[in-house]
Amino acid sequence: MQKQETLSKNQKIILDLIEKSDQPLKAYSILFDVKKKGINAPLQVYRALNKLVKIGKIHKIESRNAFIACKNSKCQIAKATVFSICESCEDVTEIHDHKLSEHLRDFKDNKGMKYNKYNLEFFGLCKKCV
Amino acid sequence: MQKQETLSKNQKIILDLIEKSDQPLKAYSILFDVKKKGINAPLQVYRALNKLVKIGKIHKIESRNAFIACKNSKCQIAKATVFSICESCEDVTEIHDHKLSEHLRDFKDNKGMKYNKYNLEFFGLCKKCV
DNA sequence: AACGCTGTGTAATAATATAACATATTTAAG
DNA sequence: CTTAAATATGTTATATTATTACACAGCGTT
Repeated sequence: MQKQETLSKNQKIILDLIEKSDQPLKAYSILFDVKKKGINAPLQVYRALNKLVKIGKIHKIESRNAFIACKNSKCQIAKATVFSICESCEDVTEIHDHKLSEHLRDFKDNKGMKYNKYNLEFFGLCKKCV
Repeated sequence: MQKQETLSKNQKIILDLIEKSDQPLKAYSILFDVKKKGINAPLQVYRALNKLVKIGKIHKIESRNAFIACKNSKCQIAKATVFSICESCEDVTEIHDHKLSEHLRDFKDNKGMKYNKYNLEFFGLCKKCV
């Protein structure tokens, strides 16, 4: 509840837009939409996106190169994300499953790696598309 | 042990290259390397990559836009992949963890989605980079 | 006032990926 | 054994995604 206030102008504009969409937005579609607000160049969009990802306000759907707002207030830092993706309609939903999170958080491999982050994407068909 | 034989010329060339590398390769670096073998255009590379992904011979590391050979002979279809990625040296390792796989395979969300595929990427620092 | 940090604006360009078209090769069916 | 369907090839052009490089502005600290 403190970082929210310190967002810059461009960051606010872009976060607003993403939060209004319940589906992931692509960087250049964001750029198109915010041109009327005076944001003219890809880099302005990417800079804001990178910051918003870093502070956990949005997540990147890696397999789709798209960005979605984080609805979970606890999710201050983008370190543990799980999504379901419908391969037909491309609907994306963020998943918060306690048991699954526990398992992923506690996962240890045999390489001695220290994990600070993970991203999991499930693919399939949603109810409408089955 | 049957699909191996039916790979086309370009597919074989590109699979060979990827299998010789223990780390993920990017499409345009592959293109550069196979130019001496008569593959001249990005599309020729992407077509082969897509096919190899589809039959499970290679996997795409989504967060890196790179492709790595699948070392697991059982992994005939690219439907369940787990990787660890070092954020410092970019070393990537495919993980096969029975308990984890079980959990992911059995995961059910409350949206009634039918999953046929997932991709999980863990990020952190490998032993060398800690 | 000088510094470090974060952000802005702009132009250029790099890196990743696909569309569209013409043709060839392989496979399976009649 | 030939026709049709499916898969693969080669090429050109272009779309999409993302970063480099440079100049400067605002703000809080020391």
